[in-house]
Amino acid sequence: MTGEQGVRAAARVAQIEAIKTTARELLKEKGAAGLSLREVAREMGLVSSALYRYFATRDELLTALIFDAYNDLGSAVERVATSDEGASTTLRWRNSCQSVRTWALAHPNEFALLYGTPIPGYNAPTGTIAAATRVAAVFGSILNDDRAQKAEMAEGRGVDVRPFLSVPNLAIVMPAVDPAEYLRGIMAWTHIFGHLLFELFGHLVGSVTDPDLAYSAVVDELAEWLQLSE
Amino acid sequence: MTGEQGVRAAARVAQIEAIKTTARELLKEKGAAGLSLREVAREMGLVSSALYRYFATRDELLTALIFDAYNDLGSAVERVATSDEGASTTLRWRNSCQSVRTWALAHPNEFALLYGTPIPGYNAPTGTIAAATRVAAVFGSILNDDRAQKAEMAEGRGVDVRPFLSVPNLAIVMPAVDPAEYLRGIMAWTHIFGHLLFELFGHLVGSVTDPDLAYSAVVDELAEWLQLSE
DNA sequence: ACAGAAACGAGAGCACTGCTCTTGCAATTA
DNA sequence: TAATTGCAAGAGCAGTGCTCTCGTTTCTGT
Repeated sequence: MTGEQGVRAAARVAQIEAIKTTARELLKEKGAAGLSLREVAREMGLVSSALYRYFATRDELLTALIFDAYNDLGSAVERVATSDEGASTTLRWRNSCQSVRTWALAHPNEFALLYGTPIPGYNAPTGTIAAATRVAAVFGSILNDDRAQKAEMAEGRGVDVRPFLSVPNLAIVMPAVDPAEYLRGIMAWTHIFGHLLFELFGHLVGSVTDPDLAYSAVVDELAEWLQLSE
Repeated sequence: MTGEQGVRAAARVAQIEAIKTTARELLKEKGAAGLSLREVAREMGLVSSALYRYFATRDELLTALIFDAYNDLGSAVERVATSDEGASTTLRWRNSCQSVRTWALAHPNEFALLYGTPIPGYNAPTGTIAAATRVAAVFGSILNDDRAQKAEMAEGRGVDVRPFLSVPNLAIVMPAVDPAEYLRGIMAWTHIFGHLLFELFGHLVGSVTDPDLAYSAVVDELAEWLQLSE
């Protein structure tokens, strides 16, 4: 039987990990477009065909990197969001937003891989979808905690979002939030990522002189707009 | 001398236009990553090396497409923004935002080329920068017109943006706007594009059921947030 | 313990890519 | 008319993703 799962099985997962690691290095240097299977193999002292024992195609390797990146970013944000569990929701919002940007600046090519132009003909496998949700869930839970702490529901300005938002899905993450506020929650989320995409892709160059301060100001503005508790 | 600029010169610009046109078709089908010089040549009944008489490199062809796309989008938005010159700023905002989305949905791959992951090692030539500014200028001018119509300046909530925004640049587009409001202007702009990127790249799938209605709701919410005149 | 099966890496090869260089022909210029 | 320039074709180079075959090593069932 397979008590230790065999030498070979262990070597296999190690090899997969090694491939992903060197692929990540190449990705960090040259971006997703410049990532070449042959170069990964060369870097590892292997011949290119050997990699196909572990990843059936280049896209499959990229998918694995996407999956890991989503989880890496997700756990980073979850960590800061839960570390100051007792703090005000404004502070938790600020810290979470900063951690997303910190990660994005530290891994720009991976961030672009996650949120930039999708590779053509790529369909996210279901596992990836779950991983991708983690960050959004953190943002949702912050808003949820804020509203849960408040006696009366903050009455979301009367927008009926049922015609265009997936209320059941959103209710799972934000049960204490008035559905009328779901729109603002989504907007805050898309704003953060849109801003980071614009910053990383160079579209803010002409108008923003200090990206750090600008981002903090944006985050604060959004916190106020969401009426989070100080 | 060159009264008609010669038959050859005319043929040259026609050929350049033909190359860009067939490249745009390929781009529409396969995206920027899948655009191949050889396929463009094949499609035109040419041999690949012939294209290098007109574009020194693949990136140069892509740059030309980027330039044209910026101008195409820019003039589309300018058209609707100036067509209802007398209307309320809220209406002009709505129409302008809708025209951006309409263009993006009609040219998703070109939109991704403009605002998605940049091609690695790509540096926008100065001509492109000017073209890229056109859309942002429209948004700025709407906010500017709104504030210009109002007697008292709307007093931008006291945020000093001078440490992180390029006030001189922004003052050119929005001379009637209190600098303290520049931040909100930029945020509205990044929000629109961030939302469209998320929509096009599939990140809204789980939470948005009707993208058209959702976008309209977002646009309305932003108009209210900007306190545009009805 | 041993035979059969499965996994592995190497190597050759295919079709494709961007790009370069040379060669003959056509259009332009002096 | 003679020389120059612009053009398309073709061959070729280095690189890519991917497939297939072939010995070798490891695992598996009996």
